[in-house]
Formats: sequence, structure tokens, C-alpha cells
Amino acid sequence: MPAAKRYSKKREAILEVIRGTCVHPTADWVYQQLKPNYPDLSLGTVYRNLAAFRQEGIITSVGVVKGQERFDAVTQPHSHFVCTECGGVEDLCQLEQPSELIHMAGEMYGLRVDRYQLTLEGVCKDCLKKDKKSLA
Amino acid sequence: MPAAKRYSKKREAILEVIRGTCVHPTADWVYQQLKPNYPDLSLGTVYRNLAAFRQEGIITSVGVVKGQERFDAVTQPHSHFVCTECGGVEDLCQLEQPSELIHMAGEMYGLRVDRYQLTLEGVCKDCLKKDKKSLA
DNA sequence: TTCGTTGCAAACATTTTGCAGTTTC
DNA sequence: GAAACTGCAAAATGTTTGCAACGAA
Repeated sequence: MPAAKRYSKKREAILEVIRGTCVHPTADWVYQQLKPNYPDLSLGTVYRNLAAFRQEGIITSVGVVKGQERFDAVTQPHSHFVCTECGGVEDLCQLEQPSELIHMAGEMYGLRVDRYQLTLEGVCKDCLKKDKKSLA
Repeated sequence: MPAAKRYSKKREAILEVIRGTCVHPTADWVYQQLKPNYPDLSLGTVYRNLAAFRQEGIITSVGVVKGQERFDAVTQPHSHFVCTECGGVEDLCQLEQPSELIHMAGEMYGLRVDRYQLTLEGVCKDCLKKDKKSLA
């Protein structure tokens, strides 16, 4: 791991992409977005930078959905909904966080809690609509 | 996918193993546990049965930790703590579930919520102890 | 005898890594 | 010029799958 850090146009672009979307992208999604403007971009670079961002705490991981890790530029705790049909991930910002509960849990169990995440799983609005249609 | 279902000693054993532990095992962990008693057991069989159990709702997935999926024989909603150092997963049964919140969220966003999960992430008791020691 | 189940190994998909060339400072 | 960054491709990892043999009903 490098001690100092240098500027990199591609790194900046990767961060911009993930900050500019709410789809909670995969590494490959970020790569596909940038490829047209950066034809010599490598998927490995995207992985490397995402890993670095995460370590710096600039981004966070929502978890693995259908085998692919999903990232999020919003690092403050908030809830997510994962659609098991389309794999979509939505923010549920209006859902309040059980932060007191979490704090208590740490003390109760003797743990250091760095992060927490409430994840709901089910079928999203669009997929529900599609499913209804295909039944007809 | 088969319509009817037949008995299988190995399937039973796999279920027994996952029901008899609280480590939230990986497929490979289950495999390693059974290998001594079932020398001709195949890892593929473990994967196939775990997938089937999950589809039947007999087991559930806690998520992917350090690249490996973790399973749980307890299917009713409860919270988990994941240690980012050792990869251990603990149940936090005493932590009450924000079930009303979840119910509201479904209606608010027009979603069908099938499952939810509160996951805390940090460093567990044992790893905290180890870390302290290695500092000395 | 039928057809679900399994072992085995090959196939797959995602992610990581080594290295040589390039870019930043 | 030193060291970080990148492209490329190979490697590593976890999981899935095809097929022939096996086993339960």
C-alpha cells in the first residue's frame, strides 16, 4: 500500500461516477460507464480504486447482490431495499435508524461497532408490476 | 428442479450440521465437518442442498462475508454482528427488531418486503483482546 | 424401472495480483 | 528520478453445472 497519494484522472472519474448515481453500482457498472470516455480504462483499475476508496472510508459497500458487490458513495448509515428479482438496490432514507439500539448492543456484547446496516429484501415496485402483467 | 423429493442420508446430515452450529457456516465449513464421516461427500452436493434448503425456506443466508456466503438455520428475523477481522458472525438475539418500521416502509415505497436483516459490523470481543495484546 | 441424488471435474463469474510501462510529483 | 498508478493478462477464489453412476421409491 502506497504511503503518499498522487493525482489520477481516472480515479477522479471513478469517484465521480459512483457519486453521481443512486443505483449502488457494481465495479463493472462503473467500468462500463467510463469506458466510452476512457477507452484504455482497465477493470482492474476500477477494482483497485474502489478498494482504496473503501479503505479511506470515502465509499462503503452495501453488500453482495447476485454475486456482485454493490457500492455506495453515501457512507452515513441508511437502510436499503434489495429486489431479489431484478437485483436493484434502493435507498430507504425515510426509514429511521435504530441507532440507540446499536449503541446498546456494542456495550451489551463487548463489541466495537463500526458500521451498521438495515437491509430489506423483497420485490420492488417495477417487478411487482411486471409479475402482475405476465400473469394475465 | 425435481417435483418429488427422495430421502438422502447426506442431505439430512448437511441439515443437521447447519442446525447444530451457531457459527453461520460457509458451504465449505459444512463440507469439512462432514468429510470425516462421509469420505465420498462432494462439495457440489453441499452447495446443491444448501441452495435447495434456502429455496424451501428451511435456511437463510446471512450474506457474503470475505467472499463466502454464510448460512443460518434460524430463519426468523434477528440481528447479526460481523467481525471484519476474523470474519466471525454472531447472533444478536437480544437486539429487538424494528418490525413496525419495516412494515411501514413496504407501504410507503410500494414494495413487497419478504425479509429484513439488521447487520452490525466491527471488531468482536476476541479480536479486540488480540489487538490489544499485539500492541504491547 | 423410474427419476431424484451424487461424485467428479470442467466450466463460470467475479475479483485479485504480478509485472512492465506510464504518469505524477 | 522516485514512487504511485495503470493496462494487460494470468491467477485465484467461490460457486455452478453436465454427465454418468448410484440409490430410493
